[in-house]
This record gives sequence, structure tokens and C-alpha cells, in this order.
Amino acid sequence: MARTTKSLINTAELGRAIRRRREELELSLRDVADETNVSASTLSRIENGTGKPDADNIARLTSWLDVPLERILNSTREGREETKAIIYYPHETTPEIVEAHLRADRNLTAETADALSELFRVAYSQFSRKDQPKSARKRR
Amino acid sequence: MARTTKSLINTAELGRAIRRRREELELSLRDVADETNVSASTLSRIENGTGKPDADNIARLTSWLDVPLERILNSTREGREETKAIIYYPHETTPEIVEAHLRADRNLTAETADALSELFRVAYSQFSRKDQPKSARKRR
DNA sequence: CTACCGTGTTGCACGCGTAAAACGAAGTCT
DNA sequence: AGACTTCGTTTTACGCGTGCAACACGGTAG
Repeated sequence: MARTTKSLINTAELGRAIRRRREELELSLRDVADETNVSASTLSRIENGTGKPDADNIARLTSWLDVPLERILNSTREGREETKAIIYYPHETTPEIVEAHLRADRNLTAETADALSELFRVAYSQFSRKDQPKSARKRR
Repeated sequence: MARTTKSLINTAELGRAIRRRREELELSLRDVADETNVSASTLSRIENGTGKPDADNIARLTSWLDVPLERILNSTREGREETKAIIYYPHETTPEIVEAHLRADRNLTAETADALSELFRVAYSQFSRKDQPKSARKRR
């Protein structure tokens, strides 16, 4: 079972988040490095998902992101139940999120990511148009 | 600047909490070790405040304690309650991420979310199959 | 007393994350 | 043309956290 020693830290997503945010703010690695006291080299590796950052660096970066640390854990709580993956996002800008994910997916080429993004965007807009006849109804 | 280099991790506090809890439950180090997948030796060192545990072990133990990770950190930023957007997921299973996103999207009906999920999944599998040849981390 | 547990601790080799520095690519300037 | 920056990445050397296994202590039998 859990003997697999699977990591509870979601380094991949943390890295993506950092990069996304950093590029959003148009900062260089060294800029962020200065702000966070995380070296640029380490930052680079984290953004690229290489290796696992240590606790201090994770803390510094989540702090910089203004993100609760819990969010980067696959908090299994009582172990058992497979990490039921929780998603946290500000708004529900789904197509954009999907696109960001695709772009960050290292298993895909840039072309594929773009193609999928476009495909999804079109499909989404069509569907959601049908779903939203009127006011934004609270679905739940 | 690296003026402080102070650790954000309050290891002492974590260690005390673990020990207190463990003794409360009258468990041995090895018991907890089995439950948390943290070796007994490391556990001992953590409880005694020797060294700084790595991120995974901190995560495992705070999870076991059912204690918010923030407690363990000397969070630099004052409590910004609101969360900035980030997505965290166990693995990089993109189609699953998309699906989770869709399900969480309050602008979509359940049917739509499912339909989009399926659509995306199919498209993704086809594309990624073609991409698979070799890891191409060329993104720019 | 000796043998056997179970406890917490620690010596040790290994692996790995780190920061600084070196690197190569791409501008930008004179 | 070159010299200088700035960028992200990679190399390098080093420190240290880790698990395993052995340890010392304390009980409890046999």
C-alpha cells in the first residue's frame, strides 16, 4: 500500500504555479530569487519540476504566491482514500486553465497543446452557451 | 536579501506536537512510523528537534497530526486569507485535471461537464499518443 | 543470571537538494 | 564587428536529512 512512499508534495504543480505567476508579473528568475531568498538555480529546477524542493523553499514560494501551504500537499488526511485531488483556482476561467495546463504538460509538444487548447475552447464556448441561458445560476 | 536566511520551519514546535500527541495515544515511535511512513529514526530526531525534516516528512506528520501546516511555519506574509489561484494535483494527469476543473465549474451543468470531459479525454489521448515518441521538453 | 522483547537513540553510507558559479543563447549598445 | 547585459539552465562542490541497522536501556519472563 502506501509503502510506495509516494510524495505528498505536489512539486509539479507548484512549479507550474510559480512560473505562471512569475511570467504574469514579467519577472526574471533572479528577480523572484531576490524576493524570496530562493536561489535562481533552485527556482529554475522547481519551475521545471526537477527534484523536490525542501520545506523552507516551499514555504518561501507559497508565501510569495500568497497560497496556503496546504494547497501544495496531497493531504490525504487519514491516509486511506486516494488523494482525491482538490483543485483550487480563483475564478472559474476554465478554458484558460485548461490551456495553462496543456502548455505546462511536458508530455505534449507546443503544437499539440495549442491544438487541444483551441479544440477545448471552442467546445467549451458552445456548451456553456447552452448552459447559460440566463443569469449565472448557481450550480452545485 | 539573504540577510536572514532564517528558516521558515518551526521544527521545535512540530517535534513537540508530535511527541505530545504520540504519548497521548500511547504509541511507540515505530507505530507512528508505520502509520506515517516516516522512519522511526527520523521521527526520533524530529521529536527531539534535531535537524530539519524535509518537506515530505513534514507533510506526512502534519497530516497525521491533523494540524494546519501553517502552524508549523513562521509565515512571513501576514494572513492573507483569500487564496490566490493555484491548482495542485497529485500527478500530471492532464485529462483528469481538466475533468476536475469542469466538475468544479459552476457555470456548467453536470451533463456539460461530463460531455466536455469525455471529449477532451478522447482528444487528449489521440494527440498525446502521437506526441509520445520521445520527451520533448521544448517549450518556449 | 540469561534470554527475549520493546523502547528510543545514534553511527553510518547514500542520495539529493542547495547556492554559487560557469555556461550558452539572445538582445542591445557603441 | 565586438563588448556588455540579461536571461534560463546546468555544472560543481558541499552540506545534511534519510533509512537501515546496530545500539543501550528497561522490563519480564523462564
